[in-house]
Amino acid sequence: MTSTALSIGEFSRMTYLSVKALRHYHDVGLLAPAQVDDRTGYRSYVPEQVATGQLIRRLRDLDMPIEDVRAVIDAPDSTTRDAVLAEHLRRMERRLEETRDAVASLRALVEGSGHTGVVTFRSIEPLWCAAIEGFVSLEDVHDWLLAAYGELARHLGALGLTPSGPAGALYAADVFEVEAGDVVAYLPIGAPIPARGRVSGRFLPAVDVATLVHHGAFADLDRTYGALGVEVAARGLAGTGPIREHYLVTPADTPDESQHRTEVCWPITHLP
Amino acid sequence: MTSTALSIGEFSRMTYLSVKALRHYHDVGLLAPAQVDDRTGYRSYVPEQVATGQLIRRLRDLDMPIEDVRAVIDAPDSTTRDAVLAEHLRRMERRLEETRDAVASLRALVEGSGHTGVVTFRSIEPLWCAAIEGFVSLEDVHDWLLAAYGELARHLGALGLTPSGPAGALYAADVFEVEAGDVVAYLPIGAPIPARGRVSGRFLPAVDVATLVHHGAFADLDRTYGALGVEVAARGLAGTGPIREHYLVTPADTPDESQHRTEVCWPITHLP
DNA sequence: TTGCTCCTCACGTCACGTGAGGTGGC
DNA sequence: TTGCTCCTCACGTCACGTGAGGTGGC
Repeated sequence: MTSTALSIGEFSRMTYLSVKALRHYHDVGLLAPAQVDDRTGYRSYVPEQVATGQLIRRLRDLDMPIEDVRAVIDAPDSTTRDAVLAEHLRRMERRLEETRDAVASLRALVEGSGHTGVVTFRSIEPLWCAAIEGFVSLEDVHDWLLAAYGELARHLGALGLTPSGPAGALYAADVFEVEAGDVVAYLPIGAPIPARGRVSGRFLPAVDVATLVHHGAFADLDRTYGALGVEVAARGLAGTGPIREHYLVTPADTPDESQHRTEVCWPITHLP
Repeated sequence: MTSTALSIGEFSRMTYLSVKALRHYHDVGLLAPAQVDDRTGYRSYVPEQVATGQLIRRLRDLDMPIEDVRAVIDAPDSTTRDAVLAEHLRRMERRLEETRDAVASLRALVEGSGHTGVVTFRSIEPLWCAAIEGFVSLEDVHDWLLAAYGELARHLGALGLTPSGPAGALYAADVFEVEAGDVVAYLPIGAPIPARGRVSGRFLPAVDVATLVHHGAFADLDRTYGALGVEVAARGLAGTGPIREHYLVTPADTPDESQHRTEVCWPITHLP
């Protein structure tokens, strides 16, 4: 006994997938009709495919990329499938949180709230540190730093060392200009240390910088960058090299974002 | 005194907008540099543009379309601007809710929960109704129906009439196949009524249908469509004409989705 | 001089949608 | 025969990203 043939139109109504979408899914091999007429090219589907179509619609409604949908559909067992689904749901939760942050950041901007401190010009002393370097996208940089500082702290712990100052990071201009670039996460220490894994000892030479302390969430850091950059440009001091950040008060210290402090250091050619 | 000129790279770092994005915003006239060098083509921005750039970034982070961003930027006063912003935030809230529904619907599908009733074949008696017809996208159909039933109820109220049965709607196949098409929302009444505004009296002729009552949220209606359509196709009864829904228990009756009941009526050529 | 920043095209991406122009079966 | 369903291209959409190939100023 063969299954009932369903035309593309019928199948569309049963799955709420548009006919255009169904043809596209056929093209990319996500959901091929059970049969295609040699002569007319008419597609036909079978009832067993309806549930798959309904699953695809739900996943696409949640903006899951087609390749990920394919992974769910082709999962060899329900454990694998559920893992892929759970991973996507986690990503959605994360994006939800980011959206909430973005709304808060927007509100703060249009309300004109936010702290504007005073720009200071100073030399940063040379220092030895334990560092991890990587090519990171602006989008991922927060997670990347969290992982990096964890690794650095464990490494120093194993060596019986304690950081001699706040955590810092260097950002190549490309991190902002093309939204991906070299980032160095570091914890300052007094002297060279042996490399291990991603962690290496690193010497940061002295630099002259303009600095401004950012008060509040990381999502609003651009405002401090703006104020600082404008001041530096207005004085004709714009230097080259990475931007440095010092993490003075972080989410690890307090969940109250208004208390967070990040010192932004913008390279300058010389002290004014 | 003229403002400090900022290179595209500097401006990028101060706004967290990529250089490519800034060139794109110039192309589409969303954020033109204060000056462009005739000879070299170099763009230069001024400090006064930094806050605008930061606003644009926040709005784009929230997936606001560029045309809407333009409306915010070009708003003549803060009241207008805040209205556009508030409207976008409302849309975001709605999408959040939809996402939650989609997740629930996905969970229900993979867990295989859901009610499967028994398909019934019957004739729907001809009836007179008060109706509103429109060309509606699948995405908007829920809101459209809510507004339509409100209008219909007010109209009947003004005439001193009471519906003689549950609310219903007709859906052209295109609503599913191209995600937009003719929809008719109606409230049955005993006799013709005069038209007024969008509301008109309408006669629905008798039709033979296969019906299945959907239990639960509208987001899961496709599952009932699937079960019903398969049954109809398997019996070779597929007819033409719009699909009809009868809203037996709705969110207006109870917030408990599991109690909602929607009768789906699939047109057939004849009773089996 | 080298390296750095900036420039303009042309084309790619993603997941379809839009339309033109045409066929097959009742 | 008409209308309906279905078909295949080719191109468009949206907001940029990806290169290629090249210029200008220190």
